[in-house]
Amino acid sequence: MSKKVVVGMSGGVDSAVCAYLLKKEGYDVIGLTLRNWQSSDGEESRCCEIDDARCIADHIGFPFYTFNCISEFEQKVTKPFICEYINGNTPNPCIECNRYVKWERMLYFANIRQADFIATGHYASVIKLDNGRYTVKKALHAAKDQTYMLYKLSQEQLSRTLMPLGKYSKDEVREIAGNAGIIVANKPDSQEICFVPDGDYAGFIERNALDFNSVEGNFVDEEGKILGRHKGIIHYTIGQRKGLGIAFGVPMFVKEIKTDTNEVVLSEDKALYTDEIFVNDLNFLSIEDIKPGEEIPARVKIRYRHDGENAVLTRFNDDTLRIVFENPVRAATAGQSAVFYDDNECVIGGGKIIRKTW
RNA sequence: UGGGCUAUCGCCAAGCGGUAAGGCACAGGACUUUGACUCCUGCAUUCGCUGGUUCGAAUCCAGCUAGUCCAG
Repeated sequence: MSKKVVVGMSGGVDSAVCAYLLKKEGYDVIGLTLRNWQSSDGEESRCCEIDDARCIADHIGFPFYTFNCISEFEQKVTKPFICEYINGNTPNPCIECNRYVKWERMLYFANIRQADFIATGHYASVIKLDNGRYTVKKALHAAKDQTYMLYKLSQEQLSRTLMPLGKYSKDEVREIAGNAGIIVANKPDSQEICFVPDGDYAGFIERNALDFNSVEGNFVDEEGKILGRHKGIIHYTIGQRKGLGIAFGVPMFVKEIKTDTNEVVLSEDKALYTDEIFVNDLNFLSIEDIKPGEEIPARVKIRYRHDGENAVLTRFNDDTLRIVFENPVRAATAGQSAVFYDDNECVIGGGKIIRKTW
């Protein structure tokens, strides 16, 4: 009897081809779209375009279901997202969503349907290592690699996950979709935060955060001299240049966000570099842990779009790692994740950046 | 109130008689399953105002206005 797999369908081309490939391989495919978010005016998240997903399922020929996760999404993604910004940090909502909503709910559904696996259209590969652990390996075509967003997944989750697209390029995926007559073959890639379709995340926070009002404050330089007024801390992130509205003759960037004084520190680009960061909220994939005294070499990405920088990881305390980079990295940002890779481009683990110095 | 200096895009700033550089800011686009960064494009028919000289002025002259410094 063929293996049963629940495929997460976003309505986009990637998950459609994922389902198509698995079906062709002989899997017993069930399509599932999670309904994650709905605004007050009824608009839904672009992570869950149900009509497109259903059409694809009909076209390829497998049963299709939807699952309401609006409450989970709000608890695990939207609310923390808002809190992080209010605290002066810059979150990665997709990472939280993957572990606590997508994988959590898809496996829940898979168990109900007695499916063996779940599958997604991420550009990455799930690998089982000789040490018995599961990890994700960078996609063959690095340009689309999505392992950064997947480091938080648990061993249990990964052990039951299929990602057939790790070996394909985006062009190949579109070609497969086109040849298979899938209607969304030429649909644009998704982008920006799925629950903020207009890209105005600050506006989203102001509309959705209860008892919160943006408080204006001062832009200051590194010595504390007042340079101008800012619109409220949530509008800024480390390394940001645009939207400051102040002209100095040279480009200025956000260097630091001070929640205690409600100040935003501005500096020139060269002041943005650091060769040391600390991370917590850790999750390990290819290894079980980093013990005190151990020094783990790794390539570390400090944001989704980052080539990565060579570094050494050491245990700093019970829940914190210290990362020292070979070359300084630009604009390490609290709230963003640092993801560690080994020489085989497999994810060692990752954590959230909390600060640059101790 | 005398004397000097300065007035060019939102900010800074080239220009010195030949038909308005550049930087910053801003806007739009590209890139992007996070926020950023980056890249591309756009951005003064006009040079405080009014006259004058000249084939031709932001550039020279006069007056006015505003700011600024020194003297009181």
